[in-house]
Amino acid sequence: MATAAAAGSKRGGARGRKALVAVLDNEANISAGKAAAQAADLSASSAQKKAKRAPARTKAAVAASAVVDDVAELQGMLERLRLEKEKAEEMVRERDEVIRKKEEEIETKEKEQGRLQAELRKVQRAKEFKPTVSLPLVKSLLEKDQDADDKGKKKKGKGKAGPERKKPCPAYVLWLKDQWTEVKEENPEADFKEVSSTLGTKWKALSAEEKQPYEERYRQEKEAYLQVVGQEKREAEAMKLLEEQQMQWTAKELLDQYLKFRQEAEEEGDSKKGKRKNSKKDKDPSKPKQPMSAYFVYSQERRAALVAEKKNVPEIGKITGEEWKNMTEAQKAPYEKVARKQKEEYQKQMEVYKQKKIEEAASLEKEEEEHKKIMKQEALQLLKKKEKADNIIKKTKENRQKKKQENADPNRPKRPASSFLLFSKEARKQLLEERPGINNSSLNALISVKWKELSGEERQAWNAKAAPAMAAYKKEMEEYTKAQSSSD
DNA sequence: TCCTGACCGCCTTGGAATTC
DNA sequence: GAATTCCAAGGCGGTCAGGA
Repeated sequence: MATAAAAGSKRGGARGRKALVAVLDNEANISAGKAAAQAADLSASSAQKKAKRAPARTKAAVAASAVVDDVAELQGMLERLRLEKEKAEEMVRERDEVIRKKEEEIETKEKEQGRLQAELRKVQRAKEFKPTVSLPLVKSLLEKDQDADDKGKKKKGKGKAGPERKKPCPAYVLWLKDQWTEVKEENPEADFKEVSSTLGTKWKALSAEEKQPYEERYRQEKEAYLQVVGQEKREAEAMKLLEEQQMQWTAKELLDQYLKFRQEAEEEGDSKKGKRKNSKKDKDPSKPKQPMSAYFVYSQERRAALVAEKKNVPEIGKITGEEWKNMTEAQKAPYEKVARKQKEEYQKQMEVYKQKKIEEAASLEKEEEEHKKIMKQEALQLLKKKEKADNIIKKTKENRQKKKQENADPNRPKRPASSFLLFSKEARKQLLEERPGINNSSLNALISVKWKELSGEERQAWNAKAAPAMAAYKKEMEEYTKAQSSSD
């Protein structure tokens, strides 16, 4: 009885409580009934006994005495019953309290479960974050170029700069090429070492005038080469600049997307809504569908009849699977023929599809190439702008420096450290002890954070520390200005 | 609370596609 | 090349979210 009441849910608990009260009331009533019956029995027997004990007394006196005794006994009985009832009521109250506590416990647990489920949904959603931001085009192009260069290096060995970039041949090599065949024709038996040695001696013996055309050719080749390399270097620099710009944009976009995603996930988690969209892989709609197997052809044919027999999908699957297993090769043959035909058709369609894909890829590559050219152009323009801006900044700095040097006066009072600088000095010392090896920019950032975290009173204290020096500086400056104006 | 729409599971075999 | 995974068909019923 008590177990059933405690184990129930809210409704169950209430039902249990009612049942418990009813049972206890019933028990109390039974006890009261029993007591009354016992009282009646007792009163009857005692009257009989008393009648036997007092034969000398008058009948009236005996009766009166018996009634008094009965009343006293009944009162005692009633008192006991009252106490029992109170006890029973107390038990009911205790049970009620236990039930109430259990109900509260269940409610708390349900709330906690709900909260955990919402958390779980949020975490699951966070796993699904798929940014749509693609790698900056410039970067991907640079990486492709890098790959191509690496492949080129692998194929052609170390030191080769690339397929189209050939280092200029020195004058001697140019001359050597001219002379090699000649020497070889003169000495067909001579091996590589011998020919080289002969030509080396000959080269040393050549006059400056004889070497001059080769030197000139080398100079021209070298110039052209340096021009190409310089242009490539410049383009690379420009592309890097553009890449940095694009990377910044991408990072920002990515952050925006992630924040938006997080917000949506939080909202969904809170409102118990989880999207299941896009769970399937993105399929190419133009891709031909896979052909049906022989079994599928059969299954499809059988379906109509089985559906008419009111069979559901899983049942149909089981039945057709079983039937297929028991069929002979001859029985399967027509379905296999259909499947073969479908497969052939599929293969034909796939051929067309694959060809289409190849063409698309080629077209994409062409497009990419054009885009690359545009990018290069844009990058160069960007580089020009940057150089212009850098030049302006450089000149401004130089001018300022020049002016400063011109105006520099050793007698001018030096501005004292501000409250922040005083704080910074101390904080720096402390932070360096706490985090040895920390870089300066991080350190400065930390100092700034610490400064901002200071309370009004703390900041006041630092201001007070800086104040005397600042007052002195102001005074000195006033005097200095006066002196300056009088000298002018 | 009801309605609607989207999505998924059910179940099978065998071949294609992909991964290791 | 072996192992694994995915996909093809059918339609009903269940679940869930969002809106009225």
